[in-house]
Amino acid sequence: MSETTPAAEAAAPHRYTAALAADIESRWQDFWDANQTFAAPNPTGDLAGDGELARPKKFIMDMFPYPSGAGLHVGHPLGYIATDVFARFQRMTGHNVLHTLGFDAFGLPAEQYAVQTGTHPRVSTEANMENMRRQLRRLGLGHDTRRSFATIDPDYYKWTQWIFLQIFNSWYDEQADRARPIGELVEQFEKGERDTPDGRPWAELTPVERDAVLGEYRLAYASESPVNWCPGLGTVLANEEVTADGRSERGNFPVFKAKLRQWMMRITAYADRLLSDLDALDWPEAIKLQQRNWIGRSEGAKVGFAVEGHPGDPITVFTTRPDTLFGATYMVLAPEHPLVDTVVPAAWPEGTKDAWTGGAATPAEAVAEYRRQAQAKSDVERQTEGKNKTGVFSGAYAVNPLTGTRIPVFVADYVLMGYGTGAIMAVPGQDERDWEFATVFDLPVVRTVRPPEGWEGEAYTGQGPAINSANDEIDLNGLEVADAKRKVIAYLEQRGIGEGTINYRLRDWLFSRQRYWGEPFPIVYDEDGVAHALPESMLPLELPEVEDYSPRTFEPDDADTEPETPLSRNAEWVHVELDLGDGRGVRPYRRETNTMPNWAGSCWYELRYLDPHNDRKLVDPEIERYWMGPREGQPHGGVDLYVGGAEHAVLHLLYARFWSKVLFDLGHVSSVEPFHKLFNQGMIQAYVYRDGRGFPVPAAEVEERDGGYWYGGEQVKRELGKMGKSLKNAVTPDEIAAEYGADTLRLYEMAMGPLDVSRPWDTRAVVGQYRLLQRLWRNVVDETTGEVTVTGSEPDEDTLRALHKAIDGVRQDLEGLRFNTAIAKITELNNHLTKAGGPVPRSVAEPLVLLIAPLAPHIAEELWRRLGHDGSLAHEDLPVADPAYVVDETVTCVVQIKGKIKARLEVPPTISDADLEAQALADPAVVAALDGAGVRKVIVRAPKLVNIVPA
RNA sequence: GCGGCCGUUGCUGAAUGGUAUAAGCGAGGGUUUUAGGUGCCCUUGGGAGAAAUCCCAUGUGGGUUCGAGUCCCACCGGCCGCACCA
Repeated sequence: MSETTPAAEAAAPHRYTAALAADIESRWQDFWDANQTFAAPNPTGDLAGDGELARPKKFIMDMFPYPSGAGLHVGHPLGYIATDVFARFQRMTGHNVLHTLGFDAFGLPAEQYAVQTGTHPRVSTEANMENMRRQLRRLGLGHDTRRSFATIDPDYYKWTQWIFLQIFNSWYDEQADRARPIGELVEQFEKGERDTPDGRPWAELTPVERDAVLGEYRLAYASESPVNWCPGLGTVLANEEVTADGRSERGNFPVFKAKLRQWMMRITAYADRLLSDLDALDWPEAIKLQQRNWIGRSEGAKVGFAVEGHPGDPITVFTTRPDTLFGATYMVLAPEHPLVDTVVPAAWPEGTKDAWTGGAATPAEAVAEYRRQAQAKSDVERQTEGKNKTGVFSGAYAVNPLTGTRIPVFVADYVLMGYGTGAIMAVPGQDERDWEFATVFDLPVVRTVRPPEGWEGEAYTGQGPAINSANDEIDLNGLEVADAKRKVIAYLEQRGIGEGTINYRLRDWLFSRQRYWGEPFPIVYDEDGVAHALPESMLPLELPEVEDYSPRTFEPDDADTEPETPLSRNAEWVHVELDLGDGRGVRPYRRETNTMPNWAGSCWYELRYLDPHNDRKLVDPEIERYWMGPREGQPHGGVDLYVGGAEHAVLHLLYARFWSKVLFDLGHVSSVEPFHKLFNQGMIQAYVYRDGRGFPVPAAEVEERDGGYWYGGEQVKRELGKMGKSLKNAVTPDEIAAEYGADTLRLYEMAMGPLDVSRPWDTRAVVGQYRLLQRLWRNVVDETTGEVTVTGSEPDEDTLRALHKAIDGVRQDLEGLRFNTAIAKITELNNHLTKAGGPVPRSVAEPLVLLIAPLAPHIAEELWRRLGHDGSLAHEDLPVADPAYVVDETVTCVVQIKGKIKARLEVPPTISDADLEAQALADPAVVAALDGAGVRKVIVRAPKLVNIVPA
């Protein structure tokens, strides 16, 4: 497209062409490298600068990329270009800017590739990183390369393991509302300040017993609990990695509930702080909302229901509607609830309905059969069977504590063991699910909230006065829901039946995976099976070389299987003799063979950017305070700008926040939150063209004509989708850079629209930004001679105003990440200069070059150099607008009558309201339009608008 | 089902409650060129008119306001998140 023929070259040998752009770009990229232009000095340590750090800091980050083997398409660098533009802008407005990029390099794809090809994951991963570095370098990103690293570097994962041990060796002190070292808890047990579970003195507990007690407190703990087991992947998954329809997010395999011993992180201890600290963060509301929903705080009450014949074993339920307690007509236990075994009687009680028994001879058989069915169902099946309520009567009766009524206890899988207490009181009158269940099993309904007049629905979940809610001691009737809740909770607490409480949807984070390509746990087990932390001196614990990288996988549908880790097959590595330095001497140990999940490495990488070579400390406290510490407007501290996709709304962002808080509690960092300002960039979409069979055809070869799209003589259908190789519509940054240069690509991506909105890629439109750069070039350099054409003359008034308006607008737009409108304003200024013709005054050309520098840095550097400056403009000051020229000499004032424009006046911008009103009323067009009607009111917004309201 | 976001031109998109449609693409015309392409210049929401100018238009229908693309309500369409969470 942009190829120049010999003739054109002869006519304009110094035109800005793709070839010239390529030359300029590679020269400046080399210059920046050689001069370490983007090295950001630290206050101390090996990256400290020469002098004091006088400039304010900006820490700008992109979300950690995974080095994919497929290479980048033009959608990938969108965020990297945006942060680079912003970082360059900040650098030119007096900031010490830290911006770099590392790699989140552990992960499933490299491992799967290794399984297929036998290539070590490190080899393929490093090759991929090399390729990605090359692609990104071509874009001219101004990164501090000294600070780059990958999570697979042992130097890095040493500290990932170290943080794990910090978490393992701490507990959450509810009183102090913070994490504390586990040693302080042991001390409390030793001194008798805290009772052991069975009341025996600490000294009398065996090591195994002590380990079990501490396991209940540790923030990282191994537990035998229901987890998401995915046989198809051969690994267990975190709740966040399982989709709503019960399949693995990666690979889309069925996921089953299985009880397995796994490492967990007690993130639930931080639920409240993760929720409340969101308020002071500068994040998109949508993301805050997603986190709030995921944490799922709900206020309610715990209420104990006595079970007939089992005075010592009340069923405790959690309810958000304690006001409806009078309407609880039955109860439900989750199939996994431990009390199910306890309460089931030997025989069906008198009067048991046939429908309740599931056709079994005894309650025990009925419950066993129901549990078997529930367990064999994958979550998919539970979902697809939808809202059809199933369940079985347990044979037991409980007593409603307010009405004294006997109510049957059911077992049903619509109650989940993982939420609340795993047991509910069922109030069909006020809960749709309970209503459905009550209908299926023919259970009574008592309404305790009066539905509105004419209510024809079933369960009524809205507001209204309480009814049917009184006994000898308490009367809720007539109270609105909130008042009734308060009153009943007070009563329950006073009677010792229940208490007000807060519940969270958030569960503890499943932290182990049965994979090879991840961080090994720095944990060994002794002969009693007690877990011990490796001492810091033994870190990093490096991944051993293995023959076989894959975990054992199974038939995806075979729930009755158990994980087998790749590391467990490596006996020499697993079984070791070590002196842990705990005074017990050299002993045999067995290593933990799980590895950490992919999220571990990205939970703290922002800290490593600060002090990337530190091998003595996680991060130097002075350096951490300088870049991350709390300050005016950022009460929790954190990164100044964090840009990435919205898909990490809960997973990565929640985990990273959690680790930050633990590290803060333990005194390792001064920031409570990792990311102060979060910005989600939109996706670059692309058209997908499909033939008659629905298969994608190469998008680049589709022709548009007669209002349709054609590929090889066949009409094809167009739809908007993702960009990717499989859809045959990928466009790479390499090909666009080759065609037009990297500066054009950068400008185009930034000009396409607002950064946070998704929009389709249109290769045809790229040329618009190329033309902008060509005109810019031509405004400074003569295309024929290559001479710089700027003059020393003074610009005219119009040009000065155009310049200063552009400066003013561009500064504001860049500050607000509105790159598209910043480019539009630069384009307007440049078009103004082009249209004016003739040589451009130096006093206009130089600020223009500086203005575009953050967006198109290579051409700006080159023009700056040709304009006679030494070195790079990366640290020059961005021009500041002169307010005198930001306003026009005269402005057009519109005169409206009832909001309709009737006249326009040219007035000075400083005109007073009174003068403007007088002029407007005197205008002939206005007089004519008023046609003698009186004036009721005049609204004057000098100098732009007058609105007259006739009588 | 619940919650959130968004509907402006042929397309991507501008517009602190105050002149709707900036900038780019595409399209049409002109110019340079032997020619194509590139570059440069002009036009480009709809309707009426010779023109000045006027009328209509921001998914649909209401409302608030001197004035609404912008705020409120309902509906239609699209995107995203959650989903038996007691």
